[in-house]
Amino acid sequence: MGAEVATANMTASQLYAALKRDLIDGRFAAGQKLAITALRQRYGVGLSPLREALNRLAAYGLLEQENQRGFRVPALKRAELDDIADLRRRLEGLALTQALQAGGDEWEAGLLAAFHRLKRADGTPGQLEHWEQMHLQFHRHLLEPCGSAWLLRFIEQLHDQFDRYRRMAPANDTIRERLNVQHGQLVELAMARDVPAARALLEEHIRLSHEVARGACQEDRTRVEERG
Amino acid sequence: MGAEVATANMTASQLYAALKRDLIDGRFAAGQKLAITALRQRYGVGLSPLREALNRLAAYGLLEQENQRGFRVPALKRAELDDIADLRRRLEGLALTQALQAGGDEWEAGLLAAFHRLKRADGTPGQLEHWEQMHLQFHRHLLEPCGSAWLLRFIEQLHDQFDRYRRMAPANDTIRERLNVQHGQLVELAMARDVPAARALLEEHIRLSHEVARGACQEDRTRVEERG
DNA sequence: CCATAGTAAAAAATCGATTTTTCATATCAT
DNA sequence: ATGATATGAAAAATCGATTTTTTACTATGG
Repeated sequence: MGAEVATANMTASQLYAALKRDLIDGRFAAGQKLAITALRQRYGVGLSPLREALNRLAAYGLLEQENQRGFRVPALKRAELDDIADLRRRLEGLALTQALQAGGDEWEAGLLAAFHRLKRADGTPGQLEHWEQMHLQFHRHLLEPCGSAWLLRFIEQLHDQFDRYRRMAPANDTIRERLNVQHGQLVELAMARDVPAARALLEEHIRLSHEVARGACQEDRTRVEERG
Repeated sequence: MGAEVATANMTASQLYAALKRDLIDGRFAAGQKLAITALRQRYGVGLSPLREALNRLAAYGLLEQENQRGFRVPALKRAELDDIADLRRRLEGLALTQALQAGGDEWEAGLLAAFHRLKRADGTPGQLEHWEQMHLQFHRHLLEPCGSAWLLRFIEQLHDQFDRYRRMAPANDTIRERLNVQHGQLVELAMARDVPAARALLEEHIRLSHEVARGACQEDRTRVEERG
């Protein structure tokens, strides 16, 4: 497992953020049980703040809490990924429609800026984590003005779940290039306020990401290996 | 505040359930800061399990966690209720469509049973909490076979949020009677697999509940008092 | 008189130790 | 030999005490 033994003290929310990042990034094996004592050392924190962070993550859906048996990283299940991707498509479709109607000039400016940062971050090796950040921020900004805080909350939650699969999946440069192109097209259609086209493209974008993310599932990997 | 000082020990999940129930039931004033020491006594538990439950509830959205300033009951805001109700309508609409396509014989049987229990529970004074349970179970059962665990999860979360408003609102017997009638009509349309009609009715049902729940918001109450 | 810095009280967060529960291994009876 | 039960080790959950942070109050200077 990771070698990062943080000696410096962290605040509670920093601990939560670090754990969340490591979970989405797949730094703990799916299905694995978390050893609390080991985590305590890894993050250099006491028991109480650690357990509180784990409880929050369990409520968020990034951990499973078993009766008196500690915390477990959820398994990566093909059926659940399909559910997550399907719902993402529908919810982000809703949000985009509203965002295109509500977004103002300031939003357009921010969208261009976010897209620019995303493009710059792409293709730079060793900067993967930075690209992930820019990518998340781009998609977040796109839907931001939709007007529903709860819808955005659920979309974010699904996005985090989805990323757990996507980051685990083997890279696919062909699809990745297509996805990158779509980001630019999304910006154009958003600026043009072309609701049906933008929505169709966003749904296609998620479908394509879904295709990549499937590579993270046990079932699919086995199937691929059997073929090869 | 409540007089219930539980002497018997509770498990962690019982404590979570009790706190959640009390929050949805409005037993803590909206906007109020929770005094941890008082809660410790009220539920008869130690600090650690209590804080863990509060953290979970904050992640769920039934509490707000401020930096190093403890936990606060979220205020009841008109705009947020509108958001919650609007999203409920859309998400439950989606789920119902799928549920009507997927639900089998066993589901139909269960739906009739749930409706029967709901009817029996109605109008019995002093059994309000029991009616609330049956009501929740009825709506849950209606959407159950929709096939998306995440959609059901979000719907449940929104339902809990919505109920915090509805239970706080003054009773309205006229509307309540109409809502009760709609439950029966929903069962009929569901059994007939009439997707468009069932969906329209469910959305109307939520719209009507929304009207009731609005009575919980400060702004609306003031407006009513000014008129009277 | 108002603003600001200092101080004491209160509350929240964290820690280390203790208790309880689970898990794995070995023993015994059938 | 197999299955059930007991026992010890390990892990999780809980507790009480300590430390840190916030808040309310007071005094002091402008």
